[in-house]
Amino acid sequence: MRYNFNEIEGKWQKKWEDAGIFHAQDQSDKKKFYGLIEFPYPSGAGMHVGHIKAYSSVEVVSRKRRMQGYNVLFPIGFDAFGLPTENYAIKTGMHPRKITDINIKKFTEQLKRVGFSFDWDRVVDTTDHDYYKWTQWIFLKMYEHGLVFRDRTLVNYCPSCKVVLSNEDSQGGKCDVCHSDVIQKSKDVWYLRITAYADKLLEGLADVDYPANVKQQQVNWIGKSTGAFVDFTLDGIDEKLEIYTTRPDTLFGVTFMVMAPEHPLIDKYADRITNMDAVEAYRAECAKKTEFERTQLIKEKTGVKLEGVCAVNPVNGKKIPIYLADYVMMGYGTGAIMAVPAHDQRDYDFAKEFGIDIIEVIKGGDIEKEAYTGDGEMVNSGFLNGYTNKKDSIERTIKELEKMGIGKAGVQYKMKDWAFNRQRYWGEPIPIIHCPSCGTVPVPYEELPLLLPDVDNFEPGEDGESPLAKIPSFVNCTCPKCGGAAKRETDTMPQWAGSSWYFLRYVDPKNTEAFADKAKLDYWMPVDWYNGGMEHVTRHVIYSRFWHHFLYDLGLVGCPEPYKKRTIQGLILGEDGEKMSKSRGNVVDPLTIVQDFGADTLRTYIMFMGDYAAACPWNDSSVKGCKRFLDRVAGMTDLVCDDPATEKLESALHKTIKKVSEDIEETKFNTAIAAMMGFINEV
RNA sequence: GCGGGUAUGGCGGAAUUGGCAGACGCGCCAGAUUUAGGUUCUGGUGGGAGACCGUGCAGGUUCAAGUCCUGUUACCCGCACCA
Repeated sequence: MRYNFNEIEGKWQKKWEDAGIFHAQDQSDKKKFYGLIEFPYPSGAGMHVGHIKAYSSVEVVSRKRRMQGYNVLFPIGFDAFGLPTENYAIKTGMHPRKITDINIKKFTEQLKRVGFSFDWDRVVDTTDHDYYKWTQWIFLKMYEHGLVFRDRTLVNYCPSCKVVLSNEDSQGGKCDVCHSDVIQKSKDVWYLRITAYADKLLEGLADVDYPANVKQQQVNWIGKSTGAFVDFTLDGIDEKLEIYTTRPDTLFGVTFMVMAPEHPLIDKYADRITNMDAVEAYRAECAKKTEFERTQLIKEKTGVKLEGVCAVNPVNGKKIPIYLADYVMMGYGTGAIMAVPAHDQRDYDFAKEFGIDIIEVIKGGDIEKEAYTGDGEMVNSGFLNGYTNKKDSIERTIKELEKMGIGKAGVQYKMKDWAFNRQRYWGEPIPIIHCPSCGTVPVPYEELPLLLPDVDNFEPGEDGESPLAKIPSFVNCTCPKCGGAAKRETDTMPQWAGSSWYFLRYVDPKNTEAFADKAKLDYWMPVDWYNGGMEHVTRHVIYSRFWHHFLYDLGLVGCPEPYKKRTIQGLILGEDGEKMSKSRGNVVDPLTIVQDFGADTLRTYIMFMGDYAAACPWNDSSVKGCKRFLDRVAGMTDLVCDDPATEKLESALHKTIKKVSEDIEETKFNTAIAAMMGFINEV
């Protein structure tokens, strides 16, 4: 029997809405369940089949929990600030506010048509000033606690989007938004000190249920290493050259030093360096390279020797040359290294290229051929001679360095502080005032929200200034501290700001006194189940964990980790097995499937197509199989209701219930559906 | 280079702790219904005429291996001159 899905789905969706059965109760004796999906960016293109897959897992679990008697919070909202809307505004002249409203309306209709059981009373919109008031408020709290700072450094910059990017936004040397090559540019940047939370972010992973590869990827991204800082001296000058190393035990094998081309000590001693022309030429050459080009030249070592200055190895007094080379980065460690060619392959390659001595200090390899990084007996190493255990020799070295007052144990992270300002219009204004006499002054809390002003032209300035800089009424203000004339910060926050705490606002979305009521937070948090994409593991998930840990330290939330369990959905590929994209023409529109087969068929098929976490190609003709299954179920309602079940059937039924119940908890939706199909076949 | 993962019919994919490989679905074949096509229903469907052979490849452990061990190849994802 074919059922009229339009009629049935429409009827029940209306009943659900009228009865408000998906509204979470803030006061309840029931056990709570907080299910969360990554709220969508409301793009003009509308929903993608990927959205359906991403939401369906927690949708299924939420419906199961409701049937199990839980008080369920399964909210939805819109992460609506960001570049695509702004670029569309530039192209069309339409205001981003208007575009956003239209797109949110479209998404809302589509989400409802697919039948998700969201609590539509708690919708948040990150671009709503009642919402971003609290984004700004948390930012100011971070400022108050020393987690916001301004620095002029080399940063990732997208020449096409004309914005500064964070490290997370420029993975692989490509802009996250437009995929252009990222360049390095010296700019004044507001940073969030996320590295101050690196250890907490690492330790917190022990207490959460994330897939192993997700945890591993975060561990790698944070990239903690332990080692030592050591002061070398410049020969004949009262100046220290500090380095970071993970192998202080190889100190006696140091035969040269390398500084990053941007190292500040070079300018400081420019008058002593006799080949400054060559040095400047090399620095100019490096500055031209993009991140991409630098990684392509991975094997070729280039550099220039500093003439006129040299360093002294503090443990044996030997004079050693200093080189400038771009294989050392200013952004990691101290921007300078001690080079041990015998036991580090990069230093080895450089030494071979430049004809520098190679001194073996650990036996066991063949340094004629390559660097030896394994363990072995220490030789040529003064107080370390005879040591055979790496850990012991490192400990001993650090002890000696401390005794001499020239070094100490230290840690480093690959993760960098979060470059937080964007030279764009459609974002949260950064609530900071620049006062000529007081310096940077935070906007007082009571003046929040600092509203985003209207402008006519959303185009960023050629000089890399935000469109807000063109509005005198916004820029010019008085300093809250001294009352003198001052200027507002005109940059806005990055896309990731609003999404770093949205799950807290769902708990209490209309609160005007706080971002959320503490008692409600204590009831609902942490999120019990958060599903999303792999692409957010080293972006949104890291960022939001950081914000949440910070709020926990302030006593504003009751648990350090926001997400108890995280699951990942795999990509839905096009029918050709390639990633869906407009240019390939292999995109499937979910609303077309809803129209032709019904929302239930769409949802069933997406959950049935394969391993939930794996990438899987779409197949149009397979959709029919799920439609047949639902038709058959619809056709047998009389049978199931009226006939007394045989013993055999009853047994099959209970096996199916057990299988489905268990599979849902393990995101094995495909086998859960297969079990139900099998059961129907037996009836 | 580092880290993570994958490899099973024509296709998507199933197979707790090792225990009848290929559940379920698509596709395909045959039949029924239909004026016909489509829909729907029923049966069949890894390969081979067969004994048998079959989970990327080569070994190994075991009464028993898709599953465990050693080696190897291909592909995918993430990071990457991180000191």
